[in-house]
Amino acid sequence: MPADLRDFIRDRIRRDLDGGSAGVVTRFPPEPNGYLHVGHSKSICLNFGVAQEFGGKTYLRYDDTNPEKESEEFVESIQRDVAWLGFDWEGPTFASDYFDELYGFAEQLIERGKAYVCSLTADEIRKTRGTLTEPGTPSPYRDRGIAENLDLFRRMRAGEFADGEHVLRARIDMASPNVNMRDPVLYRIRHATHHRTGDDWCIYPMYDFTHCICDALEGITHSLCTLEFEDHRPLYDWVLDNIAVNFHPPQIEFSRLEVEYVVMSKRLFAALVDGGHVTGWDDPRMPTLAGMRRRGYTPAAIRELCRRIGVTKSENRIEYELLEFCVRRDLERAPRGMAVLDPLRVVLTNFQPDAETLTAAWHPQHPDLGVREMTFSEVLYIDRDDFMETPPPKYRRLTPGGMVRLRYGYIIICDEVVKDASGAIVELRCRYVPESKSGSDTSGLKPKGVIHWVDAETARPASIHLYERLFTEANPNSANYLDVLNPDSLRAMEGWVEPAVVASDQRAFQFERLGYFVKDAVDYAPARPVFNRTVALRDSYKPKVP
RNA sequence: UGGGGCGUCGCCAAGCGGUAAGGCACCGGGUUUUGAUCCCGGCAUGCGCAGGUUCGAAUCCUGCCGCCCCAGCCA
Repeated sequence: MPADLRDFIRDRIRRDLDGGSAGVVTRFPPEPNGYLHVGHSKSICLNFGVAQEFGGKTYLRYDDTNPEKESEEFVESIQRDVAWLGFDWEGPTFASDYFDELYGFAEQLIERGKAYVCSLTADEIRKTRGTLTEPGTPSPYRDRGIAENLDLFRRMRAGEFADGEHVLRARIDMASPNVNMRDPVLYRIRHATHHRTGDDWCIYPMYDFTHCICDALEGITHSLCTLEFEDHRPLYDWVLDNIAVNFHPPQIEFSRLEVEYVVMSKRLFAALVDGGHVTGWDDPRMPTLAGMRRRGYTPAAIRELCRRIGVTKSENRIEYELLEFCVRRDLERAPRGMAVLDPLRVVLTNFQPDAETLTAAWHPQHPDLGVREMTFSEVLYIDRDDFMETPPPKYRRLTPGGMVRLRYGYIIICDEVVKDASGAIVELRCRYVPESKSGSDTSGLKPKGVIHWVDAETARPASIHLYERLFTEANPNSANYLDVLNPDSLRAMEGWVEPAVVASDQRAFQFERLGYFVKDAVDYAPARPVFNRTVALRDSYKPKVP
């Protein structure tokens, strides 16, 4: 029972319930015109969250009133993503399910003298709307008779007119200081095929007319939306006040979730994909839920993020570190494994002929996860940056003549550095201490460092993708995004992974000292392992830069 | 400069007239065969600014200042 959440919306709902309201019904209303992104998760967690907490229900409702931008592909991806986040919905329903009712209410508005068919062009409507400081001027069609309006509107529906010839407008106030109230368009003609209703309609209702009515029809008790719709609330209320509907939900606005180094615009997503800067909507660098899923971010981590950021009306931009904290926190319980990204050969000069099998727990704090076995033999790989010929102070890894523990294995001492003609290090010749075996160490040696390794004999080659933020700027936008693209957002390594990880049916692992990794959902195959680094480990090692 | 919102620690965010919660980040320290996890401790005489009311103000009043949103036949 996560009844510990408190914010102005939950407070309001609590008050409504105490005041005798029957229950809680919310809705998550995406337009199926793109993939869901982290920003949406705030709305999802809020809408589904409050319903769960107060014993209500939440509709997944598609706001599909603009056929030219919408498609079945997106309705499917949205359901996949909401389900992945861990929520069950009522429905799904579609605004297009209500096209008949919507049309009826539109005629009702006409009959009541509250709406009229306007035959101005889009351009003329714009020009007569006035400006932010000057009132608009009434359309010459504003006072058309009811019968004529009804006739025209029916003929609009019947397909007698071309796109743009007429629109249905609300008759409110051309001098309103709120430009949204200056006779907003309610219906426009669009001879387009709708992904669900096909060619049944050639007129489509606008958001402002549709949303409030769908909310009312579905009995939404709290219509939660983002801040930019605050100015639309008077129109939301006007529509419901002027039609014969007996339910009037309150619209309550909260601020969007923004994240540093992340763009949330579908337009920009498309530009990134089309420009070849990422591989697709589900590229692990994308802030889409599909991308984050492939990256290895977990639903619990995203829910945790939404819980921690709260719900207010202040605009905010969360630091990426908070998201990463949530991801690490959830992944901490992942089984451990070892992988080497950039191999450096280590030859054990005193190794006995037969390989030895070592046993290691899958998790140091969770013995219930069991153990796995790994071989230890004459030739090993360690990561290149775990060896330095001239180490900085406080370096706790391998150095010439130095000693280090191989995690779960033995202590080794580096006797010789082998270089090629160009002076590059190609191999380390080391000696291991037979009595230093992990768990039964009688050597008395106390090496300062512990490093990871794999057995060259049995390790599996693997592609390992390391990711960094897509942008080098905390606030990328449509104007500068190309200039601030991070050229190193993806580093593809050809490394080695211990075989038990590949054999395991688990997908997410912590490769010790490197971070959390996940088997790529698309490209991974046991014969050709591909891992994505979800997030690196927290690292408090700060070498003094020379 | 019309209308609608928002301003509490680097980033979020409690607080609703009684003398600044918490989280992330950061900085110290402890445990540790992951420089991880975990554990301890530190981190706003100050709440956009200026006045005022009050015994007492982040909370009330007045006036400023700053930021965001709105002029789609998009949502």
